[in-house]
Amino acid sequence: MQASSSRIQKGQPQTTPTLVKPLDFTGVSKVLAPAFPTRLSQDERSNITRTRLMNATLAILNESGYARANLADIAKRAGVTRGALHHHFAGKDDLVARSVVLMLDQATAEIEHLALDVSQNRIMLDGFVDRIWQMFSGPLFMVTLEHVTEARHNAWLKAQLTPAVRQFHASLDTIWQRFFKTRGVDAATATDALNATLCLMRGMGVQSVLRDDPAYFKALIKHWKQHLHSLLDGA
Amino acid sequence: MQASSSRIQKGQPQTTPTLVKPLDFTGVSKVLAPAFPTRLSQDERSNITRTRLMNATLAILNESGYARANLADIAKRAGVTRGALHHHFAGKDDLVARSVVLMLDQATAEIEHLALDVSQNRIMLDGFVDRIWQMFSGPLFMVTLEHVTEARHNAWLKAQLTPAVRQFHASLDTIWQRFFKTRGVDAATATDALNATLCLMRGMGVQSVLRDDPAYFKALIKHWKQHLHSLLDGA
DNA sequence: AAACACAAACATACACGTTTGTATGTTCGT
DNA sequence: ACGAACATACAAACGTGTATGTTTGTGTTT
Repeated sequence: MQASSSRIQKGQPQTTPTLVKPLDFTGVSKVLAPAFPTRLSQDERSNITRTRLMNATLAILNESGYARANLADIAKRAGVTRGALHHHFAGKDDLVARSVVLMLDQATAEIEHLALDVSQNRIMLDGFVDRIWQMFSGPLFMVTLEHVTEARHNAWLKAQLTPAVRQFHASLDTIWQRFFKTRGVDAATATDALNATLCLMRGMGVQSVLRDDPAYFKALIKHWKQHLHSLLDGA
Repeated sequence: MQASSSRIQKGQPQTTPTLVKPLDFTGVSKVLAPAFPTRLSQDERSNITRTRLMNATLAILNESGYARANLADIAKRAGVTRGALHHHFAGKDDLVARSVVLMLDQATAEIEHLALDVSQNRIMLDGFVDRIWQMFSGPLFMVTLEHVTEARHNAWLKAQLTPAVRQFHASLDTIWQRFFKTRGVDAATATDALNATLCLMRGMGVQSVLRDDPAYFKALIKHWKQHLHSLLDGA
């Protein structure tokens, strides 16, 4: 159940540790919490340390980007030493890959949780679009942006992340279909609409780096919603 | 007419040298051309060297990304030494900024050249969209992508590039309006459509890094054209 | 027009900071 | 007592900037 060897191999990713608490790398420094009074098992200690390191990695990835993110800062933010970091992760690539995969998996889980609200008509298409834009205008997107640009020149990282991204998209597609299927729109058209929506959001996310203008993006979203509704009605 | 001091200051960008030939950083190595038999003036030598360096910078920026692009490789690709590089450019940031600005300015010039074809009805909206996607799926976009991610953490670079990007967009907007104005669509709606188009293309460009699927993107473009035409007709 | 001085253009060499990986030592759970 | 978890220390590589040296064009003087 636990890694048998202490020597971490880059090519053989460890099993993802069970999460202690949901990711929140947007918050402030989050330095080392006071030592637990209770005794912790080795597995517990490992999981906590790994989670801390990955959260710190995501936070610094968001703040400083891939190139500027160095192991010393990550370890300090996580409240551990570089020795501990290197004990759990083979190196920078391994750490980043596992962290981003974790983030994407959590996002996928959140999307799938949203499916409940959709099936109970607690959230409509507009609200869903808003939620997607919320994701694509926040840290999650910025981290993936950092990763994508790095992946252009890092085949290993690219290979590690591709499945997680695909799964995230698949999860979105599943929910998306519900909005259109009930209106009699065929699945292919719905998928096209989703893909266009995601590309639009991505593009807006990229532009938001250079153009800090929430009203501008709000207007774009509004127009896009109209287009989506025309698709729903005109079919 | 020429920089008076040999000491290059980062904050005081030099005057852009007159171009010797249009940029083409997509080609192969392009190592040093044989020495000219004729004697060259100092200005000519400077302009040639600067252009070579900037082309090499763009090529390597595209191939290796900002972080991996080092001055040694750039100088080697340009066929000069790091000493020459540092004589003309203050440092990496200065070199990158001037190179990308040059690229964007050239793209702007090309767009404005397209305006002629538009005014003579030699190119229609569909063709224009194709041309934009061509730009956003090629090296030009990848270089800007590298720059944008870097700009998130590099205020100076961000400040240097913003005007050029704005000018590029303004140039696109000018042409774009012609397609819609003649159909009686108001300028605001047309601009919104352009912005959405550009965001979509940007998002597709980003996705193309992880998903190599030309047919997929072709289909997206096709659907988008339909939407644009519905805007033209339904107004 | 030839000789000169001067500055720009270009090349070479060094020195510094940064970051990563490894190797070794210590604590803690089992 | 044994190994995992964690900490400390070291070494090597890499890239940038700077300092210094050499060549080449240019404007000036005679």
